[in-house]
Formats: sequence, structure tokens, C-alpha cells
Amino acid sequence: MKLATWNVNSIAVRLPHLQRWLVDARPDVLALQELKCPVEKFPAQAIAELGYEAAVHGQKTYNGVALLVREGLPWREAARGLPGFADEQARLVVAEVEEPASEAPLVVVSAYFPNGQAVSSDKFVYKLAWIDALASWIERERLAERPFVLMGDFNIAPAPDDTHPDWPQDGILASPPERAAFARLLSLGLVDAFRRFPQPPQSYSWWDYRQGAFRRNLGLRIDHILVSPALLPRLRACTIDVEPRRWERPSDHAPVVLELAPTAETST
DNA sequence: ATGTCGTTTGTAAAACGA
Repeated sequence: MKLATWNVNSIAVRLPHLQRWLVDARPDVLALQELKCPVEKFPAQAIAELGYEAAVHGQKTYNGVALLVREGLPWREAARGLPGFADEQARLVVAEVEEPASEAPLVVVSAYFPNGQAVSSDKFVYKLAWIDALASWIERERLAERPFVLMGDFNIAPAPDDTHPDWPQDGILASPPERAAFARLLSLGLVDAFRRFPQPPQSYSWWDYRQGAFRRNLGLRIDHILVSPALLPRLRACTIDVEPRRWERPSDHAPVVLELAPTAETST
């Protein structure tokens, strides 16, 4: 089972990259963020031709998330939008995926956390409220007690090692309140899959388009895959695929990929 | 360097968000 998350920054512009990457990587489930397109303009046909079905929570201009599920895997959409949180912005979609030879379905979330713009701005207040509602929903539904994967663009670099050395540790994407919000998700029992494995130093998932940031590796690790304890015995690898960031006219984000052992192999 | 993208709107430059 291979799961991945990728902020594509406009699916209309990035469709060729998405197609190329799907053919190369063949994930079973891919979470997408920043579609920037309403559901009726989502390129479902092009994606179906590559063997994927989609749950789409779209919106014109901004935001927009989706979950692509490889054909042959039974699944159902479980929620569109953050349950219990009135939100005009399309930032979350949930699906339940039936794995072969598994008793419990895998609950998967594609989430596009608010950026927050600047610490103490109105958008920052909204960001913290949104994450609070997300954590409350996970807690209320006891999702951490099930096979559960929360993945997406969190817009938070959880620790100093997740930012390039010059990034302000009290600024947006790294500030103490944002890191505390991320820590609350971990306190529910969820685990940052990337940090379960040895990783190259200065591993990042996002680089600003400006200032040659990618060339100089001035990035942040803000795209994450959190998993519930039930999945820990199945973790095999978690990597950031920087290759698409090198392609012409790239997204500013790179995909993050998680490999899970099949359920059949987990009994020890 | 206010340095780049993607989208929208008073369809052309500017605003907005990231």
C-alpha cells in the first residue's frame, strides 16, 4: 500500500505533472491540495484514464482538495469539509478505503491547513481555530484508535530541523502557537511517519518560487503524513520525492510518499 | 530586491493569496 500527498498549486496548470507522476509512482491513494478549481472543472476524465477515481472538494480560485484512489480498491467518500466546523473554504476531504485482507477500512484525509499569512493576523486566528476543530473532530470520532492517515499541506514546520537555518523560528509556519497546534495532533496518538525513518539532513517539501530558493535548498518541511498507532507496525518507508520540483513549471511543493506493508504481513 | 507563481477582474495591469 502506497499513500502520498502533494500540493499541486492549481490542478489545471499541473495536470501534466500529475499525470507523469502518477504513471511513475503509482500510489494507491494520493491526497491533493490547492486544486484551485471547482468540482465541475476537475479533470476527472484524464485521471480516470490513468486508473484513478476521485473524491473532490473543490472551490473556485483558492483551496480545493481531493483524494485519488487507484481503480480496484473499494472506497467511499466519508466527509467533505471539516465536520462540525462551518467553513467556506474547501480544505478537507475524507475517504474510507478497503484494503485487501483487512478487517477494518483505512480512513484517509487530504487536508489543506490554512497558511495563516502572518502571526497574529486574522488569518492566523482562523488557522489555529481550524486546527483546533480538526483535532477535536479526530478526538470525538476516536480516529486515532482506527487505521487512520492524516496527510496534506499542514503549513507548519514542526521543529527547527524542518526549516532552513535562516527561517525565523517565531514567524509564520514555524511559530510556537503553530507548533503547539501540531503537537496537539501528536498528543492524540498520531505519529509523523517521516521522522520514523533516518532522513537526509535538510529535508524539505516546499520551496518559495522566489530567490532561487529551490536551487539553494531554502525550504521548509510543511507537508506531512501522520498515522495512527495501529499502522506503525506496517510502516516501511516515508520519503519526499523532490524530482517533480525540478520539472519545468513545477508546483512549489514536492510529494511526500508513505509505504505501508500489506495487512497480511503484519501478524508477528 | 517589493525578487515568483496562479487566479481574478472594469480584458490590462493590478490585487490577492501563498
